[in-house]
Amino acid sequence: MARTKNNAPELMVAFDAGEPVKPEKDRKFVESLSRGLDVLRAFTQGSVILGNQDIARITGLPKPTVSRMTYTLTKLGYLSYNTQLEKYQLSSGVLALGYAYVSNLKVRQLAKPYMDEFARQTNMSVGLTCRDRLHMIYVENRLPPEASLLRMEIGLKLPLATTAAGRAYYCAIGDQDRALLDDALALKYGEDWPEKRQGLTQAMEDYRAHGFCLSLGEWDRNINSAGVPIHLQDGTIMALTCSAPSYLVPADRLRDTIAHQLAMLAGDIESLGV
Amino acid sequence: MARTKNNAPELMVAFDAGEPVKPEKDRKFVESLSRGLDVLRAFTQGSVILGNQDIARITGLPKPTVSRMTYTLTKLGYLSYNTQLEKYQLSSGVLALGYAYVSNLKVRQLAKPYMDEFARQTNMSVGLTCRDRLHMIYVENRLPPEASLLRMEIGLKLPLATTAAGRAYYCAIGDQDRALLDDALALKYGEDWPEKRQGLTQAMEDYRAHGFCLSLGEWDRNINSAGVPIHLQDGTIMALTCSAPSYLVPADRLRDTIAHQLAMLAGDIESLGV
DNA sequence: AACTCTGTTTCGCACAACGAAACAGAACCG
DNA sequence: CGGTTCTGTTTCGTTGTGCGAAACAGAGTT
Repeated sequence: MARTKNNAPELMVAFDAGEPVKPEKDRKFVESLSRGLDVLRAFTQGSVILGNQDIARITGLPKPTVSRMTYTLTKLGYLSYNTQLEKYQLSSGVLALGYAYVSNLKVRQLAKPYMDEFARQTNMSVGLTCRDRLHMIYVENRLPPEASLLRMEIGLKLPLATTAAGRAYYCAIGDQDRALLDDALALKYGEDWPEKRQGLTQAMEDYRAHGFCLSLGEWDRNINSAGVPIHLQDGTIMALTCSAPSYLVPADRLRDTIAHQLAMLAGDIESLGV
Repeated sequence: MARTKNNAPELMVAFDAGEPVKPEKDRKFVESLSRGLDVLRAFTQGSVILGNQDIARITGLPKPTVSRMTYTLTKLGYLSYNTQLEKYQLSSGVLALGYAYVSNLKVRQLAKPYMDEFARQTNMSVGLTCRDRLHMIYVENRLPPEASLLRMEIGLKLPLATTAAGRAYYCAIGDQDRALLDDALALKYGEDWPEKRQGLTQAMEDYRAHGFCLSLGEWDRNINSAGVPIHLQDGTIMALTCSAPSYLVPADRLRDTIAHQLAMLAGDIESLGV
């Protein structure tokens, strides 16, 4: 086995701050692949059905390029064409890929029973999330027996700055990565950044002092949640969270007892060796 | 709005019979995008973690090309690099795409309560599937109250020829599409094709006579299931199925009463206007 | 009939992607 | 230790693919 200068890109810097990334001069980077995937990702930014024009506007790609990409993606089964509306939408090809990812996450399988037990004991829903660019994505979510209103499905995206999941992740990454993340978030939030940063700074303090982060009504006014990072053996950092409506789990109870239990749980899961 | 000769590829002919598709000469087809996606799909064929060499072998692409593709995909967050094993695996980027697809399927949302009710009444698990190349993929699955052993997750792939889902789909498509599908299946199964075709022929007869298809222990020895197609308004064809261990739901009860109810359910769902 | 909105197609060029071959390390091995 | 065999990376000259401005083509709209 060899690795002279390590082909794998040193750090994942592809934060999407709205506009697509423009790597300037990299012989190894395959531009048209990147563009094609940008076309697919255009469908995750809200709209479910897009014409070539829409895609061109969202991605910033020229029209003929979009035309070729949608043609190719349709032929491969990643997009489908709606002849009535004359627009495209995602097709089943992307689902196969997404499933291949989650179904092979060992941590997900192993953590599931622990998460169930925790959900049962605390009556909160327990989620496991990973980062994708500037979001946290659920890879698992277990509900308490009396199924709460919170039905977070696998794949759902949460913002990074205002949720317990995002904050736990933010606290756990290296200083260098965090600086990059700060830049990307600042770009995304513009003049709202100072406010968001305040929440993240608070999270860092919480995390250093107690080992967990909180989001008390800061993402959804009625939801309190706590989050802790989980370090996988391959270096991946995920976040374990528990959430409930604030009238069921008030802030002080979350802070004083439950969040600490969550941190213990994270430790247990890590020590399973995933 | 314009469509002179219809840019959208006439028919989705991208059946993967093992080896990647080789379109010969199509100015609109972006080869490198197709190749990059082939690299991603390599991870859905069993292995969860692959080196460049493995990918080259699976996809048939030359080594330097694979190197560039993995480099690009890693940089974009669709693959992650495991430094210990010096191999790649899928990353969270693909999950965001897959979720965008399922979460926007109206039929899924609308059918869910009906499927729950059917599961409760019949004590079978009820699935909604769509086709991806030579497989059917779950886009929704609802279990009966006393959660059976069958836990089919969204995204899971079923073979097309031996399952009730696949057969229902097979019966519902046009003759021309079916002929193409036959060719692809023949290529996939080789000398086993006559046997598989027998099952599909039987399904066609069942479907014409009764409006449903069956798979009685033909996919999993211990599982009986029935399937019916669902036609969406945009022309998409999906399949609705119900399944249970054969000792709980014997073949005759499935054939004589439940399958017919399933066909009725499919009609109800179609008439919701999805 | 002129205008606008779509999306497709053309076509010549540039340069991005290609891939054979060379290189580079690691592990193993007698 | 030199040789062998894995791995994956890099080089580099060539080619042909992907590019995109501009032209074209329909369908509504006024």
